[in-house]
This record gives sequence, structure tokens and C-alpha cells, in this order.
Amino acid sequence: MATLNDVAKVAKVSISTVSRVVSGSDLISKATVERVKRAMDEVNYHPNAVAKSLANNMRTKILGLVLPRDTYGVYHNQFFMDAMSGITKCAQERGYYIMNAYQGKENNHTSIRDMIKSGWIDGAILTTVEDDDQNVKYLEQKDVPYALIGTTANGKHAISVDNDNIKAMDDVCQMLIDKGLRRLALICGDRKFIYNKHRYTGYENALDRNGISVDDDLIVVCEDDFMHGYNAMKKLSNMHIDAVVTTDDILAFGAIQYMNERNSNIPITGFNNTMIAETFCPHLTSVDIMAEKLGYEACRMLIDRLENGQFDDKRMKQVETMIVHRKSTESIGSL
Amino acid sequence: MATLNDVAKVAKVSISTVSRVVSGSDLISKATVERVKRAMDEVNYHPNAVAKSLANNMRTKILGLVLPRDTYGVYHNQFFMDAMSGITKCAQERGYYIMNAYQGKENNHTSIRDMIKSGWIDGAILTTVEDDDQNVKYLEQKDVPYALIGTTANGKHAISVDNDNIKAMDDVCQMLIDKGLRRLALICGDRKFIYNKHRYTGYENALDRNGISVDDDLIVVCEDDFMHGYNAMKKLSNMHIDAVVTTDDILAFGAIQYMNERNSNIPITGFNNTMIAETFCPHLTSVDIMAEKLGYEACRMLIDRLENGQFDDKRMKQVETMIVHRKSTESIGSL
DNA sequence: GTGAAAGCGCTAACAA
DNA sequence: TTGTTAGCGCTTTCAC
Repeated sequence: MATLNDVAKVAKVSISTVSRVVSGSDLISKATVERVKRAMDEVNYHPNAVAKSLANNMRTKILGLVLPRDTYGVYHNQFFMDAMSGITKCAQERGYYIMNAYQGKENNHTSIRDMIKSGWIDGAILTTVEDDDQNVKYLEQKDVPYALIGTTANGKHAISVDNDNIKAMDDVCQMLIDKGLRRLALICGDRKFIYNKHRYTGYENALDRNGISVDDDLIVVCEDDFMHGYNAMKKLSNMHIDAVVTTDDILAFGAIQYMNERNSNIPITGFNNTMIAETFCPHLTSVDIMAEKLGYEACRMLIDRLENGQFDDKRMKQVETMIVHRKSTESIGSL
Repeated sequence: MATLNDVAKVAKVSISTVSRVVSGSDLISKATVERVKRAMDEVNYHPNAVAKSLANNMRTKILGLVLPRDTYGVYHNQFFMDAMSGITKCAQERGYYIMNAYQGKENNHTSIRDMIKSGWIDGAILTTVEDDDQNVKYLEQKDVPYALIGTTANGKHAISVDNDNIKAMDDVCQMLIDKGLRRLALICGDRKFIYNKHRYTGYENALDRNGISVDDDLIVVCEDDFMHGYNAMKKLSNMHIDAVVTTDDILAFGAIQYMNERNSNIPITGFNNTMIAETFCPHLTSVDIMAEKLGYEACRMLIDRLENGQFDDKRMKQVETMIVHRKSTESIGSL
């Protein structure tokens, strides 16, 4: 690998001159810039990032990315892959690299702490946060800048990016109400997750605004999986309802399964716009939570903070969601 | 951040002594080792990886991980997340870090070339390889060690890890034949993918060995998606068959959908053991391709090569698959 | 056993 | 406009 020195020799200038050309300084004559550039081509020079970092007060332009130790469910895999894509897209634009770490204290997976101790990273992005999160605690303590996706930050230096889940569910309900459907059932996942709590609120808001009373018999709260969706639908099946909204595609799939078995067919919606929602019948109307955008924005805000050097303010950004309309809300039926 | 110097001052030794203690040299008296260790604790010393790399002839112990530009389908997300998990697990054990890159030449995603040029990585792991792959070409040309997952390597220095797809499908068929099912239909994905070609061969092998003639009318080759699985099953529906084997869960799901609509019910198997295979009805018997293990082994072999410095031999390792038995092959029916 | 000193490739004063 | 020089934190000869 060619170094500054090699270029300097060929161009017959000092290494600082070459360094200046590389960093695009404008206090250099056109002539030498030309000469140096030709020399760089000749020896095939590429700046060495390791040496640069050492000289630059240890700024590596590498960010640590925290992923979940276990993936749980289809949606989650897709979410993390999409978020990663957005993150690296932004990182690439800003000249940063992403290094992978995993949540949790087990020592059989790379952790963000190791990266910080060894000085590899300038900051961290968390895609997954536990209650009383150890990583957050550590990052705060070490004053390492970080950004969170999908969770309200509790750390005092946190940057976070999330959907407006209240509005998202409100929009879904309004869309159905606009079709003339008024008796909306809700299948809601575990409310220990903030997003489920917010989606629940969104449902209430939409009904209230439209003068529809919230009927507790039309609401089932359960765990976030297929069978619970199925059972929830079973419970709802003897109610008079016009449509079903759910807080997760997987719940919707369970509910659809039950309806299919009964040859019944009510408009239904999901959340997360998983790939199965595109392929399985009936094609499910679902809310796209824009995972890629969430990742992109988290990364962008973190880099902004790193480069502006303001570590004191807490910031929170909301990313718009989008309803993807499919067949499951086209036909209008009633149980 | 504390440096060697800080420790040296506290312990009242030279920095080379501290360096020796850190690297576990044994030519040092017990007494000083003790003293230095206490000093390290006192100032909370952690070796700086950037400086270490610079001094160590640019070995960073970072590996580049190439991911697909677009994820396509549920299975794929799960595959990559699992492979990543295995990779980082191994990397952690060996003291390496993983940096993310993306396939393809578009400049809106970090590429492996940038990482190599800037000197960040010691080697690369490719989870996805295109025909006439640009990354492989570049890695070969630059003599950067690399490992491939799930594809036969064509590069002369390549290390690769893959399933034995011939045997995997052979096992599936044998399992069904052992249940007394002899007229096995095959729904096979696009044979431009080597794994599909191999699974096809495995099907033929099993039938041959059991003295069952391969009937072309029982074989449908199609693209790897839900609708093609559905249509394939439609074609097969007027045949006399005992069971259906497929090369991908998604094909099986399509086929099941068709059967459900007809209230028919034949034993069926998938491939990839996706999470949907666990949740959707009927619970699908599927081949687990051990994505995490594939990732782990690729990483292990790459690091072995990096540390042994042998760059000349081509190596290929096969990872065992496993049939996950579920309800879809319990009931024995016939169309 | 331990220390002094050179050097890894680069940046950033300070001089000229 | 350009060159000289002193580090960044660590490893590694080479002396003692």
C-alpha cells in the first residue's frame, strides 16, 4: 500500500503538501495540485484510515450498531434488515462505517462496550432497547453519543427516532370510518410495549373524534403472536362488527386464519407491512412503519451531533408512517 | 482515556514494560506484573485498538461483511440475520469485529472496496454472491482473504461454506418413502440457483435408490414465490400423488393455500425452516439449513486462514442440515 | 528483566 | 504557497 511518502517522492514535494492535496486544502497552487494528483494515481494511493484516526485525536468515523441477541418473529428480522440498510445508506453518504454489536451481557457476542473500550467507535445506534438498558447506562456514563430507534429515550443525552404510533393507528381507523365502517374491533398486542399502547390510544382517539363510543367488548388485548390473533378473533366472532384493526400483521394473520376457517370475511388491517402481507391471501392492508427511514434518520442525527459537538440536548424525531392499501380492506362485509 | 504512558507513570516502569504485561509476555518478574496490573486498574486502562493496528503492520482484526443490496422475501431476511449472528459469535470468540458492507456498485451504500482501500479490514465474508461477482474479482485481485456462504466459490483463493443440498433433499424424500409414500411430486424453484439444482438432484437420487421411476409429470419447475407454488399445485392436482416436496417454504405455502381452498390435504415439505413454517397452519415440515452455523463456519475458516497466513489453497466446507418434523407430514392422505 | 528509541501513516502547528 | 517537525498510542528491536 502506497503512503503519503511514496506520493511525495514521486511528486517531488513534502508529505504535508500531499496531505493538503488529499484533504482538499485550497492554499496550494494549481500546478502542484496537478502534479500531486498524477503522482497519487501513479502509485495508486489511498489514505489509510487507521493512521488518520490516530492522528485525528482517535476519531474513527465508525459507529457501533446494536442488534437484538435473538430475533423473534418474521417482522423483526425484516425490521432490522431494513433499519440496517437505512443506517448504512446514511453512513455511506457521510463517510462513516458501521460495526455490529449485540444486545445483552452474554459474552458470546460482540458487545458495544468492547468497541468503546478499545476505541473503535465514535458513537452508537441502538435498534433494540431493554428495560433499564445496560448499554444505555454505559453510553451515558462514558459520554459516548448515541441514538435510539423505535423507543422513547430515557437517557439524558439520548437522541431518538420513532413513528407517531398514535397518529398511525388513528389514520387507519379514520380510513375505515370514511368507508362507512363504524363498529371497529381492535386486537391489540401487549401494552408493555409503548408502540402498542400508542396504537391503542390512536384507536380511541379516532373513535372519539367521530362520535363513536369505545366499546370494551370490541377490544382484545393479547400477546403478539399468531395463535393469540386467532383466539382473539374467535372471541370477537359473536360480536356485531364492521372491521378489525390490529397492532401487528401477525395478529391479523391469526385472525384471518380463523375467518378463513369460517368462510367469513371482514375488512382487517395489520401493522408493520411485513412481506407476508404482500403474498398471503387475502392481501393485507398494513401500516408501513418505514424501518429504513427510521434507521437513516437515527444515523443522520447521530452524525450531526458528532460533527457539531453538541452533547447536551435531548432530541426526538418522528418518522411518518404510510398505510399500504390492499385487498383486505377493499371488500366491505359484516360478520 | 488512559494510555500506556499513564500506567507506566503510576507503576513507575517504562512503557515497554507495561506493553509487555498487556501482551502477556513471560519475561517479566511476577512482582512488576503485579504492580503494573494494579496501576492498570487504577487508571482504568484499555488498550487502544487503533494505535495497536498502526503499530501492528495495519492488522485491524476487523472483517468486512457483505450483505445483499435488497432483501427479497421473508426467508432471506431470516437467513441473513441468522448468518450474521453466527459470524459475530465466532468473531467475538476470536477477538475480531465485523463491519457492514453492501453488494453492488451503486454508490449509495457502503462497499467492501472502500473498506479495503482505506485499510479498515483484514478480510471479508460474502453472504451473497452475484454471477461474475465484482467483489470476488476485486478481492482476488487485491489478494484480500475472503470466505463465501452458500455458494460454490469460483475464485482461486476462495474459502466457502455451504449445505449439502443434494443430501438434504434426498433425506426428505427418503423420510417420506419410509412412511410408505411413493408417488412424490416435486415443486422446484429456478434451477439457475445451484441449491435448487442440487435439491432437484437429491430428489432424483432418492427415487432411483428406492426403485421409484422419476415421472416428469410429477415435477414442476417454477420461480421461487407464493403464486408460483400455488399454480404448481394446481397443475399437480389432477395427478395421483402421495406427497409433495418443495425446494422452498414459500412454494410450499402457495401449494398449501391451493390445497386449503380445495379442502385437500397431502403431506408436504418445505425448505429453509422459516418462522412462518412454525406459525402458519398446517405447521410445515421443513429443512433447517443452519444459517447461523454457516455464518459461524465461514468466519472461523477465514480467521484461521488470516492467522495461519496460508492463502493458496481453496477450501470448502459442508454444514449439515436438519429436517424439522411438523404436522404437514404427520397425516397421511392422498389426493 | 527492563528501558530507550525508532517507527507505523497521518495531521497540524509553526517556520520559511 | 510549501516544508519541517512533533506527536497520536502502540510494538519491537537493541542495549544494558
